[in-house]
Amino acid sequence: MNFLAELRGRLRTALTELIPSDVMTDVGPYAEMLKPTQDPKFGDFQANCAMSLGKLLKKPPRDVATDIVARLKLDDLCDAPEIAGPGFINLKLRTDRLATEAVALIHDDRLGVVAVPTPRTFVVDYSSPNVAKPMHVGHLRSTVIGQALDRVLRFLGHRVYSDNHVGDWGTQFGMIIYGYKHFRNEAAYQTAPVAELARLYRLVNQLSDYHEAVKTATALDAAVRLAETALSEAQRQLAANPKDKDAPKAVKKQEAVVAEAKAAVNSARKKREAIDNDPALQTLAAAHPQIAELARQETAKLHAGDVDNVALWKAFIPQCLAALESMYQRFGVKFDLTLGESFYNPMLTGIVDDLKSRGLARESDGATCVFVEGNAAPFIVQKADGAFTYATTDLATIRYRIETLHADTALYVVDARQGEHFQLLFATAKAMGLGQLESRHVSFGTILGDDRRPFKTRAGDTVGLESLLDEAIARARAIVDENDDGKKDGPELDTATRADVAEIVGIGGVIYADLHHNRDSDYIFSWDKMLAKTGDTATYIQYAYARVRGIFARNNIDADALRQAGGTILLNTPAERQMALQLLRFSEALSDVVVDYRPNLLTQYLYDTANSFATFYEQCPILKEPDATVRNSRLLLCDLTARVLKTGLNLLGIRVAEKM
RNA sequence: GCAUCCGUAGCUCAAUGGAUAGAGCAUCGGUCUUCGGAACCGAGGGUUGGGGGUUCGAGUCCCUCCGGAUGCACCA
Repeated sequence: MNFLAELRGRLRTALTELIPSDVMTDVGPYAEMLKPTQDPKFGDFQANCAMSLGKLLKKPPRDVATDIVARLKLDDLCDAPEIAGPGFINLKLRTDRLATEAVALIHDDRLGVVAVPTPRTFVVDYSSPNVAKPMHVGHLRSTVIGQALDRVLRFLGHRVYSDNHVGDWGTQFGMIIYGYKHFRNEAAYQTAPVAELARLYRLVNQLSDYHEAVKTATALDAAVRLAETALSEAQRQLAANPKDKDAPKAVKKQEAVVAEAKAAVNSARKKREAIDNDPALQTLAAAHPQIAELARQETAKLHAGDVDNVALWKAFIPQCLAALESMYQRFGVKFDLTLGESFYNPMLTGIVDDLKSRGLARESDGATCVFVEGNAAPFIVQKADGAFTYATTDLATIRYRIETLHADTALYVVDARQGEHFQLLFATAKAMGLGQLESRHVSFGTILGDDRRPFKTRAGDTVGLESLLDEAIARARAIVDENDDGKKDGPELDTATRADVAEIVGIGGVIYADLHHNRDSDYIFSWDKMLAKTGDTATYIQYAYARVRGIFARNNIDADALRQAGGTILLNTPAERQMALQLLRFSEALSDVVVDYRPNLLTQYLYDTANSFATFYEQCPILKEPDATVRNSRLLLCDLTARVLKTGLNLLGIRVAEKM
């Protein structure tokens, strides 16, 4: 049972009785004001509606509270409600009811989580890397948050399509095709095709950047001089008018412009030097002066259906997808659909025609654009050269999700930086009659390094996801080894088990560290914090699980037999009561996650559960307990704790180990 | 210039318009000759960037200023 939902239902009934329907037709929002307390001294739940209702009904809030309490039928669930302060109604669940509900969990595979009565069809669109490039740390949050939401929605009984909207059709393919045609190392391609394709992509990119850097060198220098002139002018203004409030601001701003211009010059210089210092690259650069333009033409040819390029593309794609798949296996992620950009290609002309015929799109500077009210930037659906953009693809995707998948809600688990794009996308979709799909940008912040700049390797390169996980596992392994070697009765894990535990702890740590932050915030990446044995980490929770399982294993207690044998649960101490209550709130935690798509509410719940367990475990003897009924009750609580922790962690994509 | 997000303990972060703003780390101090130690309990630490406003009640909503991040026409 979800106590919160049940209590709100009861409150709703009472409010409907109390308030005449001509005063208020929907008491729902007031019933929602029943919430868990933040402090146990106020009980388990509190209803906060009497204060605002007092205003509305022109009665003292405490009188309203009294009226509500008189109509609330809660005898079977709660002790007598208490009215406190200005009109808070404090509720405390009956301990005997907690005990019977806890017993009900023992035989419930779903641990008290009732499937939603009206399932919706969700598309969860996440991860979405470019298939031509290896995944990097920039794909971590989308993958991790997306899969957690995916699993939680499913567990709650919704229909879910997880969809990996991969980039398999964009300009990067022109670059790869160009690279393949001119620079391919056939032997390397045969043995490790994806690595070779990635090399070709980087090479073509590097050569294009080189020519661009050479071409723009004078312009970049000029921009610096211009910015410096503007800066000295701003400084002169400041000196002349020290009282001008805006003058210091202008100086600061110009300083930023100068810094930015210099950074651009530096970055261009680095790109030139990389080639200039390498004779082999120099030769290549000289031989391919038009490389950027020619690569673009390869993309255009691919899109136009050129036989050779399409054949190459068809050869590349399965290889690229297989490489991604091995990454997803490490995370335990499975997609129902992998409908990339190329899938929607045949629908794009229709989208643009539709927009034109509805009078929504028009020409501007040669491009076909939708101008959305209140937004200065256009939503470009077709470029001047005739190519479509990701805006067009995204519109086609929405139409497909409505017409073919019959989706009710689409979640886009994508970087916050694309907020404007989604605003324009959703507004345009609505304008063209695709508003029935509830679309939601589930945005998230950036992962930062110690320096508060986006997380990079020491050399300044982006961090590959593969190596990130490898390092997490290696660090976890060192901890596992140290711990196991230090055990009082000698090591207990063999090499294979240690490797297994290291992987579970390492990857779990990475996932948990990401999910336990509010997704809106940027966060600073820290190996030490993520794998710490104490504190709010996956390891701590995984260890709580292993402790429970250890009791059963070491004493040859069979959990299944224990459940089958039944028995009662006794909640005679505060720690036991708190433990049972916490376990019974699992359902509430999962519902909370889905309200605003925030997995951190589940990490918080699991950490609290592990903490409640630590207290219970400390205060309540289990095997030493002489009374067989109490002992059995405590074992049942232990078993339930293990199941909730395991199920909860699994919903976040984190595995558990029986021994650590 | 316009837009979005952020500013909370020394540090890293939570907080669904509710009562005395919470965790973890770090610091300091306790408990335990363990059924089970990668243990547990406690303390100190805050004008929630500043100032206005709405509200019975604001870290949360609105306005404004300060400070930071990000994005803004043919890459996705």
